[in-house]
Order: sequence, then C-alpha cells, then structure tokens
Amino acid sequence: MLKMVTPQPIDTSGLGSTALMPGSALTAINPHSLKVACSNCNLRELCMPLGLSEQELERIDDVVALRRKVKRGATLFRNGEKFTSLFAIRTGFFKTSVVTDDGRDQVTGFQMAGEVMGLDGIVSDHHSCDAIALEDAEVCVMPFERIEELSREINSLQRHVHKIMSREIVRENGVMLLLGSMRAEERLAAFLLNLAQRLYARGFSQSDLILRMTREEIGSYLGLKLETVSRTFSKFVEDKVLEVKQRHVRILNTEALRDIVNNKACL
Amino acid sequence: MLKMVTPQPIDTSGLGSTALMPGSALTAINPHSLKVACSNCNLRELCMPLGLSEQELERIDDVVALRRKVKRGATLFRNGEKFTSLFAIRTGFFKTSVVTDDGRDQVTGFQMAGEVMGLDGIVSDHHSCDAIALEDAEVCVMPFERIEELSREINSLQRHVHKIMSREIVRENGVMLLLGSMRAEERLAAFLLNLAQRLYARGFSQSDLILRMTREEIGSYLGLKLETVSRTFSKFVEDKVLEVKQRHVRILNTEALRDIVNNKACL
DNA sequence: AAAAACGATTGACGTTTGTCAAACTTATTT
DNA sequence: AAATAAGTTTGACAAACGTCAATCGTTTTT
Repeated sequence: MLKMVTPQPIDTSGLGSTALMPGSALTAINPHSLKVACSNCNLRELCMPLGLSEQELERIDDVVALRRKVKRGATLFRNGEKFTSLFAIRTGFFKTSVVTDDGRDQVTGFQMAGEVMGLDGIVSDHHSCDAIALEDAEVCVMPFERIEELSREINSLQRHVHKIMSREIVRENGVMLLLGSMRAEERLAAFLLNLAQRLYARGFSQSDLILRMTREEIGSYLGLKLETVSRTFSKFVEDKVLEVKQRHVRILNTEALRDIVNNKACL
Repeated sequence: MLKMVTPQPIDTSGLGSTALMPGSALTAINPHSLKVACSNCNLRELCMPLGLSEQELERIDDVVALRRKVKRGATLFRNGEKFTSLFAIRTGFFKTSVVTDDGRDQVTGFQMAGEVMGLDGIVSDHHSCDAIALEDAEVCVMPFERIEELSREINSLQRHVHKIMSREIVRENGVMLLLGSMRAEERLAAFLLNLAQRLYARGFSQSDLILRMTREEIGSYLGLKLETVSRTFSKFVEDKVLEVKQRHVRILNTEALRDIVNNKACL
C-alpha cells in the first residue's frame, strides 16, 4: 500500500505534482487490453475522480477518444497549434516549454504517468507551449468538448477538472517561489525532492531515480545554466547527500535535502 | 472605444493579464446602485462571458452572493484558510503571495479590476496564498459551489470559468519564463509593459501609471532585491526610457522597453 | 509643525552564477 | 570496433546581482 500524499497548505518542495490522486502503483500495462477504457485502466485513480458509479464509469470511458504513441524526442503539441484535447499520460515522460521571440526557451514542467497536459490551450483555443516526450510515451487523447459535456452531467468529474487546473496553478506558484527566491542548491534540492516524491507515489523507489532529462533541461526549468546544475550535483556528492552516475541519482540523505530547501543546512 | 487586446500564441511581455474580456472602460462606480447584480455592472465584460440572454444574465446575478470591502493593507484571504468563494475585483488593487516555512515570501501576482482571485483554493479546499489589498478595494464574492452549479447549466459560463483558469496557467508560464531566463532590466521592462497594457485595457493612460506597490514588492515579484529594482528604474530614467517620481511612472519610449524585453536593445 | 516611520536612492564591496574553454564519458552511427 | 555526436564535468575568469550602510524624501502620527 502506498503512502497517501496529503494536501498541504503550502508545498515545501515548491513544486507540487499535477496528479490528482496519487494512490495507485504504476504497474506494467497489458498490451493485449486494446480497448480504450478508463474503467479498467490501472492509472484511473491517478487521473479520474473516485467514487463513480458503474454507469458513470462507462460514460467516462467515452471521454478518451483514442490513445496516441509519442516517440522520444517527438512533440505531442506545439505552441500555436489548435487546441482540441487534453492529454493524460499513460506511460512515458514529458517536458513542456515556452519560447520567446528571441529564441530563449524555458522548461515550464516535467510530466509523468497520470498527469494531464494541454490546459494552456483552453484560453485562446491554441496551445501556448510545446510538449515533448523525453522517453517513448503513450497518452490518452481527451477531446475537451467531450470533457465539458460530461462534466456538466457528472458533478464529480466537473470538480475533478477544476481541481486539476487549480493544482497546476498552485504548482506554478511553487515554481515562482523557487525561481524568485531560492539559490542554486535550494532549487536543485527542491527539484529532486519533488521528483522523488512523485515517483514514489507511483510505486518507484523513494531514493533511486533515473533522470529523463539533460542537465540543460534541468537548468532551464530551474533558471540555471547547465554548468551550475552540474557543479551543484558535484557539491551534493561531495557532501554525501547524493550519489550521481550520469542520469542515475541516489538520494543518500533526504533530510539534508529538506534542510537545504528550508535554508537550515548546517555546517 | 477601447482597443481589443487579441490573444496571442505567446505573450511577449511574459505576463499576460488575468481579465477575460478586456474591452470595457473602467468608469466611476455609482455608490447608489446598491443592488448586487452583474447584469448592470460596468465590469461585466471584464469578468463575465459575453452573449448571454436576458434570462441567463438574471441567473448569473445569483452567483454574486455579496460584495466585500477590503481596506488597504487588509487581507482578502490567507494561506490555510478554508476556500469557499472566488473573488472578482470591482475596484482596487491586490497582490497575492506565497510564503515558505523559513519566512521567505514571493509575490505571485498583482490583480486589478475585473480580474479573479482565489483559484488556488480549489484543489485542496484551502487557500495556498495570501491576497492583500494594496489600495482600498471592493470585491464580488462568488461562492464556488454556485459557480459550479450554474456552469453546469450555462455552457458559456462553464467555458468562461475554464478560460479564466487556463489564462492564469498561461500567465504563470510567462512569469516562469521571466524569472528563469531574463535579466533585471528585461524583467522590469516586461513588468511595466504588462501593467501599462492592462491599465490601458481599462481605460487608463498607456504611458502614465501609478504603481500601487513598493519597490520591494516589485522586486519580490520579479525575483530581484529592492535595490536592484531601484537601480534599474534609475538606469531607465538615465536612458530616457522612463520618467520616475516615486510611484508615478511615465513611459517615454515604449518601443525601447519592448526591445529590452526582446534582447534587441541597441547602443 | 515636529517627530517618527516608511520607502527610495546611491555607493562600496562581496557572493553567486554565468561564460568560455578544455577534457572526459557515454551513447549512437558507420 | 572505430568514429562521431551528444552530454557531462571542471577550471579560470567575468558579469550580474545581492548585501550592508548612509542619506534623502515622503507620508503618517502625535
């Protein structure tokens, strides 16, 4: 049984997850179950409301129009493209990023199984960021008109959609806090704690993680240059807080990371 | 007639407005019209969907339970408080901010007439930030249950609520870009352009603005110390881009500000 | 009107992070 | 397996911003 991550007044990691109900393990997906259906999806508790009746569950199956596979490096959607659907991640790992006129780009988030992407597109009917798979992925395509239609009839779905959007707003508030008031070590520590927590909620190790993104992508997300990210990793290794072997990171001292985030780092 | 601000794939200011339909002037509020009603509110186009029937308009009047006055310096809601309602600003000016365990705080936004606050509270039923009035203000209190109820029946209201939340997500993406990849001058330039644009959409001067916040609050929002904000103002004055007299700012060269944001500053 | 509190500006100096460059490691291609 | 490309690490130095402190102006209080 997995730990239920209780909502807190303020996420000390500064980087709350996007998943709604982290409470289910992420197990292997049966390739033979070709029917596109939320009702028998093992990520249901991650991306759909709880406590639905049989009847409601069947109707919600209709929300998912189809599934789509996205190869590593491929884009799920791009800035400027017409918005039609939200996407729930079944497997794989994504980054979202925005770009300025003069070519600077900023990673705005990393998304994993059970999390929802595409909310940026609702306001203007066009996406305002890019979503790129960092490993081979599969997503559920949920046409937004269907979502709106159904959420008029199923109250818990309506509430669920609102919560997902609110969660994203709160997550971004946390990132603003991180970018606006933390130093490099604090940012990286908060980032690692957040990743570990989200992976743990999906049944993975609390301390062993494999980064799906480059140092440059981490840096972009954290408002740092890749060299600074690399140096900070090295410092954590030196201080015996982490073991780092390229993209494989082992957290040796979670408490130390928390202290760094909260500016209570000793010595 | 005011200029309609068209939605863009990417907001170059990096700080999109929260108002949904900037297209109405902000004129004096008649203190004698005590009836709480959106149907005769002159901010309607700023905070309610367009194209409603007479009947729908009357029903939407019921969304606003009451109005609430907030004195300068007072809080509308606080981190940890129970969430029940969204708030639409009728008059006045607010800031929202989040605080860490160790006391650092980060301004996450400045809100003005027609904009909606409180979306952060939906996900956990509790607010996760503070909202403080920077000048005497009046807000419409809209119980969220009523909003959800009505938006099940009035499709344009449902869409409207979704857009407001999506707009906030996109705005925060822009702030992340600003905090993550811009230097002090670029941040301040983007901030001023965004403020001017939003005030202009409300019928105020495009070039003359009165800041309702301190240098410290600007700095918190932009991830800078107040001294850096002050120095950057001074630099802009020296370069004849601005005239600054305490909180009164006059933009002398909008094009120069845009160039600074886009890293095309000459000389 | 004087006193106090608050906010803004400016200077000198220190710290953090960015820049540039080289070497090295791991993955991918031929 | 060798060659190439992509990503990472580390060092030396520079730039940007933060810190500390003094001063000044404005608003609020008494």
